[in-house]
Amino acid sequence: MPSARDSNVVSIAQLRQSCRSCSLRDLCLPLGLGADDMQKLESIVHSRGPIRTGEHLFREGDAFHALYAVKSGAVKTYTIDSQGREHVLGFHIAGEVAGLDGIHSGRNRCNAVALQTTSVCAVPFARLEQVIHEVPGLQAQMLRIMSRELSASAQLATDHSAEERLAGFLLSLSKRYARRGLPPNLLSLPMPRRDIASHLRLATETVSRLFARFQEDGLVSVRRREVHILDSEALHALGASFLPDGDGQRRSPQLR
Amino acid sequence: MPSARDSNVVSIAQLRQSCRSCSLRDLCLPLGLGADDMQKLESIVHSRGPIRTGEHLFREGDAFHALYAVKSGAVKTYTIDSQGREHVLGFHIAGEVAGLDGIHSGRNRCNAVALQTTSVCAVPFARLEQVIHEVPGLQAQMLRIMSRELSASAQLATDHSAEERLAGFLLSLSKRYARRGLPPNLLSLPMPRRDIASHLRLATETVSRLFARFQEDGLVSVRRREVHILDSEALHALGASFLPDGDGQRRSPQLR
DNA sequence: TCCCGGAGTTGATTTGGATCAATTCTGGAC
DNA sequence: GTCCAGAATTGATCCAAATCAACTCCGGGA
Repeated sequence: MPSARDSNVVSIAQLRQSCRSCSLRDLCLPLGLGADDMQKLESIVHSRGPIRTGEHLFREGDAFHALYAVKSGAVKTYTIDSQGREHVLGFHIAGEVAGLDGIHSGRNRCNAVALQTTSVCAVPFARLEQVIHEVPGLQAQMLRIMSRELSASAQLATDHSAEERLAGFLLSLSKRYARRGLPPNLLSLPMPRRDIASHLRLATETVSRLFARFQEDGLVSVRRREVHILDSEALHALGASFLPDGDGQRRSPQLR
Repeated sequence: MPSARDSNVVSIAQLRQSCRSCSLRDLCLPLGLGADDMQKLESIVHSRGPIRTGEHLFREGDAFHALYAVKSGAVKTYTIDSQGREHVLGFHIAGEVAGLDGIHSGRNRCNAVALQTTSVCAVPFARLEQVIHEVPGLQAQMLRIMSRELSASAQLATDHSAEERLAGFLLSLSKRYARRGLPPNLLSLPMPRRDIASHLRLATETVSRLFARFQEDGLVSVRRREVHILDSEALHALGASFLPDGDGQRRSPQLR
């Protein structure tokens, strides 16, 4: 049976583009690598795009063979449970890597679909493992990336109110936008309400109502998928308990 | 201020025990290593125990410097949020590794405390990184372990009913007990109800009521922290949607 | 231009699980 | 053994968020 995976396999490697010239090199796998190490990495990476809205990068249960670094656009990962319900696991924007959870079982543990026109770097894992072995900086970066994902995911698994979750979500997105040089107060959400809701374990209506309330309270101004953060201070007050403490720096150098 | 960490630093390396003779070598970091590679690993690992109930392995915000592989006993990891509420992130039994989420920030992202008398292997991370570089099998195993944690954590972050969550939790524990050779139908829970509840984002009372209901329905027999699984089939029917599909094998080889 | 269908909002109602409130166990400490 | 404090259970009540139900708002296609 020709699975959805074919489109991946075939169109990979159409335009090979250098990691060196990639605007994301400071966010992505090559972070901190020297020129020669970077060359080893880029020799295995396949640039792939554009992927249109709704197209899948991979599907749950597929044999795992590559990681995907998002270069532009946005990707959503999700699972379908035994009752047929969709659960959104996360969103990946430029500079972020999807597919890490497939490593241990050799099969993808979730589906990944483009939320908008997207381009990615496909990194064949078997070859990545070889290169990692030759490039200690890359090994460290892989562990860091996985550890960061782990922190984020653990945080998401905690128990918080709807309000805390949405506030935290907006702040987390804001920070990630800022990391790649976008204005942190002007979020252009790539996903519909339904996906935000599923990700935060809320109903679509609840998300909608919270946006309305945040707007009333002057925290944000929302028009469709354009969100202006007006009072990030106040948003922090709501979302702080849900937001992991970004880079491990304490905000106030806590005594005792 | 003499931090709680001192006890770690001082008492590490009191009895150095070989990975080779460790009954957990097939579950733990050395999985699949040859004798010489294993020797490199065991040269950096420090056995440490016994750690008494309530003693901490590490604390949130501490400088991250080691991973901890549990040899016996059980460990709980948790965070305290800005409102002072505790959130249980997970439980680690023999053969499982705690502390992975501290890698990326260089600080521990959670607290780890012994739920019963426990012994662990402390693995200094800086040295582990060197050894990983020399031992490709260890590199692969590290990535697998982190990927597995990631899957588990993502699963936990999904939206399911209280019933599904508790059923899934029991089955997951059962499977982990089985992995280390314990009878999968006779669970001796190392943690109080309160911790199960926090981990599953439920109230203690809800967990208690669910145990009562599962018992009424003949799924389990519960006495305090002893849980007999009587009908794992039925438990699966409840918890399947919450339970990640263990090793990536599909139960029924799904057509199309 | 006018549909049309999905996305989003808003209101009414319901409910799963939390919270509040007593008890009842039970494993140590003495 | 007796006591006691924490753990667990059980019952009554409450509430945050889900669900149900219209309705509005677009954006894109003919």
